[in-house]
Amino acid sequence: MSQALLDHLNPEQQRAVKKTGGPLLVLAGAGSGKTRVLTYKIAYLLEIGQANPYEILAVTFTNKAANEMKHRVETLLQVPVDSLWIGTFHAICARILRIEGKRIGFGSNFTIYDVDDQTRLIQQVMEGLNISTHNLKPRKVQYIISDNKNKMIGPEQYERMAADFTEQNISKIYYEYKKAMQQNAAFDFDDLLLKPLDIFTRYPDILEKYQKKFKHILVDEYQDTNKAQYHLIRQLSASHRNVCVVGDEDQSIYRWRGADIENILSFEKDYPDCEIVRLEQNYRSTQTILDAANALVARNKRRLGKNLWSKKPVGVKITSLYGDDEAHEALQVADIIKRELMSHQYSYNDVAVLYRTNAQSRALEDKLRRVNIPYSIVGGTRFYERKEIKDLLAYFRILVNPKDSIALRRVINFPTRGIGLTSQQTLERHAVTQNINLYQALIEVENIPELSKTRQQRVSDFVNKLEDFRQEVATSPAYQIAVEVVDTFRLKKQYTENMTLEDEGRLENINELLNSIANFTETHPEEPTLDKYLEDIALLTDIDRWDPNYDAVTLMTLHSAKGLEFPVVIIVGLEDGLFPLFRTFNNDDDLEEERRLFYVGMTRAQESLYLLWANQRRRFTAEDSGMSFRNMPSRFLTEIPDQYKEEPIVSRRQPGDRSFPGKEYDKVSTSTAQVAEDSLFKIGDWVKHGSFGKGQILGIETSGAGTKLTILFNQKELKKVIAEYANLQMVQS
DNA sequence: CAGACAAGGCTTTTT
DNA sequence: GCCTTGTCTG
Repeated sequence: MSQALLDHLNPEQQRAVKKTGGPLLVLAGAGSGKTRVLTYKIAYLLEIGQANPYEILAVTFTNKAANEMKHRVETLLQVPVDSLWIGTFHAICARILRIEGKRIGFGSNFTIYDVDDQTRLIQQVMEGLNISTHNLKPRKVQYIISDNKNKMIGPEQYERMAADFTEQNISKIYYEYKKAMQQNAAFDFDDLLLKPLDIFTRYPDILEKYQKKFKHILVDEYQDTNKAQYHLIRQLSASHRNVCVVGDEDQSIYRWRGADIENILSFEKDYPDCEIVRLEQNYRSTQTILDAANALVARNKRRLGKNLWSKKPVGVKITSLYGDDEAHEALQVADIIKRELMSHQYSYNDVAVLYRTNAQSRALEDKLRRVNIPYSIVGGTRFYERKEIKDLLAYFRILVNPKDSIALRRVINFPTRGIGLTSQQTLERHAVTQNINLYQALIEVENIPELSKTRQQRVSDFVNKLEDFRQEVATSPAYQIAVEVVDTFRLKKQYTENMTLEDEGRLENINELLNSIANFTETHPEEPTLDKYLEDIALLTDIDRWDPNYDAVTLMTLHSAKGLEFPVVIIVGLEDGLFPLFRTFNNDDDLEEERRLFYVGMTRAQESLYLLWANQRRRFTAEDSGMSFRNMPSRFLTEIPDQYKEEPIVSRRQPGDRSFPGKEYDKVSTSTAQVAEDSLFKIGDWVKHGSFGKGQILGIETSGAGTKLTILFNQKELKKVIAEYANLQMVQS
C-alpha cells in the first residue's frame, strides 16, 4: 500500500514524502504539487506506522486547505483521521489556548477581537487617557500596536524605544490596551500567536507536553511565517526535530504583516543537517506563462533561485490591453470573458479577475452586472463585518463572555431600550470606581443611586434576560439559542418595519447568519455550542467563504489568489503607482514584494493570461479623494520579455460603450450639453438604484464631483445622485 | 433620550 | 458611493 501511495508522485516529490526523520525543507515552485506532497506525506507517515494521527501537527494557510487536506488523507487511507491536528496557525493556537486556559487562569471562555473591536477598544483607552483622537487615529494606533506585536515587541520595549511625544503616547495606549484586553478576556489575532509562546516560557511542562505529542510537524507556506510563528514551530519541534516546511521564497507576499522571508531563506542555518528538496516541475501553466513569470521574478535579488519547467504545451502568448479608464477596463474584461467562454468550453468559474486593491472591484462589478456575467467576490467588505451581523454576534459574545465590554457597549442600547448615553456613562463610572467590569455594574444596577428607578428597571430588564440565556449557553445547541436571542431582543424588528431595499438586504444577512449557525450546529454534533461557533467564524479566512463550484467569475485581490488556479486569469490595474504601488518605489524590499505578488498572480493561470492597464483611473487616497490619475503602464509589463507577449492591444473606447462620461475630469470639455450627449444616461431613461428602487432621469448636469443625475424615484421621491457612484442599472420603463 | 440630518474621511494587501 | 461621527430638534 505504501508503495502504491508513492506511485502517484514524481521522484522529487517521493523524496520529500519518504524523508520521515529530521528537518526537511521543500522548495516548491508555483504549481509544483506541494499540497499533494503534504497530503501524501501525512498519509505515508500514518501508513508506515511512523505516527498516529494525534502525533501529527500540520499547519496550512486557510481552514479550507486544512479541511481538504484532511479529507484527502482519509480518502487515500480509507480511515478517518479526526485526531489529526491540522489548521491555520491561528486556529491551532486558539485550540491550545482553550485547552490550557483554565490552568493558566484566564479561563477558556475568551473572545477573539477583530480589527474593528480592537480599534473601538483603543478609542476607549485613548478617551480614558485623555489623548485626542484627532491627530492620532485609533485605527493607526491599532496598526502600530499590531505591527509591534508581529515583531514581538511588547509595551515595555516599545516604551524604551519611543522617540517622540506621539510615540510616548502610543506606548501609554499600548500598556492600557493590553490591560483592557485582559479585563475583557479578549485576544486579538496577534495575541493568539503570542500567548501560547508566553505560556510555553512560563510553564515549561506545558511546552514539553506538546513537544512530546507532536512527533511530526509540517508547515505549508513557510515563506509567509512571521516571527511568532517561527518561534512556535521552532519550540514545538525541538524535541523530535521532525519538521518539514514547504514554501517558495518567490511567493512571499505578507511582509507588511510581519512575515519574514528570512525564515525560509535561513532554514538551512537553523537546521544544518536539513535535507533540501526542490520541486521544479510545474503541472499547472503553459510553458509560455511559466517562462514569462520566471523571467520576471528573476529580477529579484533575495531568492534561493530555481527554474520551473512544464511538460504542458507552449500555449498562447500573454495578451496585454490598455484602455481609457477603469470603466473601459471593465468593459474589456467583460469582452475577454465572453470571448474565452465562446472559443473554449469554459464556464464562468474557470475565470478569475485579480487586482491589487479591493477598491478596484467596484467598476468591475458594475460592468459585469450590466452585461449579466455572474461573479462572486472574495474579501472586500466582509460578511462578518457588516453592522447587522456584528450586532447579532455581539449578543452571542456577551453570553459566552460577559467581560467582553466592546460587545456589551455595542448592544446595550441596540435596539433602543431607553438606556441612553448619560445612563451608560453613569454605569461606566460605577464600574471604574467599584473596580468591576461593565456587565457586573449592570447586574448591581440597584446600587447606583444616580440612576432613577425607571432607568434602573430598564437596565435590569436587559441584564436579566441576558442572565437567563447565560444559563443555557453551555448546554443548548447554538442554533436554538440564536433563534431565541433574535426573538427575545427583537433583532429583526428594526428591519421589518419599513422594509426598504437596504433593510431587505440586512434581513437577508441575518437569515444567512442564522442558516450558517444551523449548519454549524448540524456539522458539529459533538460540540454544537455558541462559543465554538464564535471561534470558528472569527478565524475564517476570506477564501474559506468562497465556493469555487458556484458558476461565476471570481473577483479577488492578488493576495487572496495565493494557492489557487484558473484556466483564464485576468490581471487588471497594471499601472505604475497602483501595481506596483507608489510607496514601494523607493524601497527595494517593498518593490521586490510587489514583483513577487505579480509573480503569484501570473502563475495562477493555467492556459491564458491577460494583463490590463488603464490610462486614467479615479482613486480615493488620504490626500486626494476622488481625483483621477493619469497613469503610466506598470514597469512590470516591460519586465516580461517581448517573446512571450502579443503586441499590446490599444483600444479606444467607442462612444456607445461608455458606462459614464469619460472626459469630465479633463476640465476641457465640461459643458452640460456635451457631457449629457456623451453620457450613457439620457433624460427620460429608466434606472434602478440599490436602495431607492426604480426611477426616471429628469436632469443631467456636471459638477466637480462628476455627473449629477436628477432622478424621480417611485414617482414621488426626487433625488440627486452622482452617476459614477450610484450603482445604477438601466431598466425598461 | 431618540431620530433625523449634515459633514467629513476614505482605500494596500489579511489572520 | 459608503460609513462613522457630530449636532440639532422634539
